[in-house]
Amino acid sequence: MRLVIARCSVDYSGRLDAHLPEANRLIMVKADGCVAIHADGGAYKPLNWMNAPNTLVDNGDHWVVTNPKKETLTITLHEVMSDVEQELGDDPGLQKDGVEAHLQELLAASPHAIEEGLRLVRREYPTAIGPIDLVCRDDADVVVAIEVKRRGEIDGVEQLTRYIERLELDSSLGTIRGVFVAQVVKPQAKVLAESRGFSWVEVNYDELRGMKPDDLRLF
Amino acid sequence: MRLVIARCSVDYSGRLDAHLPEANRLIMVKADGCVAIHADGGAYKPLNWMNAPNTLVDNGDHWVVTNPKKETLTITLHEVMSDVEQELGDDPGLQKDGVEAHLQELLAASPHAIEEGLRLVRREYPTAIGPIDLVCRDDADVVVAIEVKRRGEIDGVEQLTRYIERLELDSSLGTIRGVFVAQVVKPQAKVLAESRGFSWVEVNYDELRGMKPDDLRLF
DNA sequence: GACTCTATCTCGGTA
DNA sequence: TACCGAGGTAGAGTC
Repeated sequence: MRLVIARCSVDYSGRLDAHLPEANRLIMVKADGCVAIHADGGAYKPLNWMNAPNTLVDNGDHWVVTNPKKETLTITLHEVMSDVEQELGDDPGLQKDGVEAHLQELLAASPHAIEEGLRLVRREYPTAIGPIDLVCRDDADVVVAIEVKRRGEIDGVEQLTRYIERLELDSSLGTIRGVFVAQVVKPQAKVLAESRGFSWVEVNYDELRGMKPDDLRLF
Repeated sequence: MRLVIARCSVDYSGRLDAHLPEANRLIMVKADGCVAIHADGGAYKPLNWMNAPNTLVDNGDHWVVTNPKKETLTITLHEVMSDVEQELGDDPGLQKDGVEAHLQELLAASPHAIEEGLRLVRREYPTAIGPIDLVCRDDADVVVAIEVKRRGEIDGVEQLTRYIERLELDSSLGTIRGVFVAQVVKPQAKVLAESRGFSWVEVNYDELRGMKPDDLRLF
């Protein structure tokens, strides 16, 4: 990783055009070639950047970074205050716990946590407008489409609505119920779900994680 | 801005839990207090971060960063290779051209680029659930609600659907047509738009920019 | 403060 | 590769 602190101005031309007037900034060049221009504030997002893969041409007082889509980032260096390079090596990467995928896995293994009597038909059930998180049947054999979210907001209810519209085009499935599942369902999402005729369920991630899968609880 | 290069491990606990095993990384602390942990690759996004406002407690071999929501970022320093501080000062900020707002402006000036015969009624037409990008009338005087996006995806079609539901509550407007406009409309968005009875149009930003406004082309 | 919407979104998965 | 959905989305603007 190369870290240059310099008074510089920057121009980006690509998906849009953007210009940074002259000021003091950090220029970060990573081992994979990606370049980021940071100010001393404004959260973690750089002011300007160019992701790898790209080619950096160093003309001394100005650098030109170009990627395969012909987007360009031009950095004009007016005064370099510092320029250091340090090898960091590979990173083992981030381990995450508690994202939607985990919630979906746990619910697929324990659909009874959503509603007594549910049996899983399929995870990621495919439709023309995207996969449905979970499709189950209840104890009356009615098809139940389930949308899983970490945080239950209005757009999740919209998603469920679209899926059920789609499923209803397939008349062989009969009546279809919709259930909206999240760790927390926001008030607006509850209202919308109910007005669309869906039920909603709040589940606890930590409890789910401690729960035995359904197939171990059948006797 | 403080730049620390160190062998470190990191834990985040908040909206989810995440752990970074021991490795060499850059720790960036900006003047506004935000902290970002960067590996030597992987675009501009840090592996882990904590935005301002927060409090950083430096216990020597480990730092604990806490924000008002009680999320915590714990950085354990195993070996510090470098630790430098540099004042950068305020940044004048980024100037952009070519974002959705510009596309909307151009289309407001040249609605015929969307459809022959369209006349603008209002830009940012207000409704209770947010402003409609463009409201026009066609040559049969039918109201046309238009949602403009740089990239046309499913969310934009949902937005247009909500707006038209709203407009239909106002019976004085008569029938309302919906048009979804973007530089590129994605396949799923086309399917959804059509199934909702909307048309979709792809427009070229550079062509639009070169186009004379409608009021100069009326004769 | 809550809500809405944009983004050079980024990133990962998948066909 | 393109498409699609999740995100600790972040960030800006409005009410």
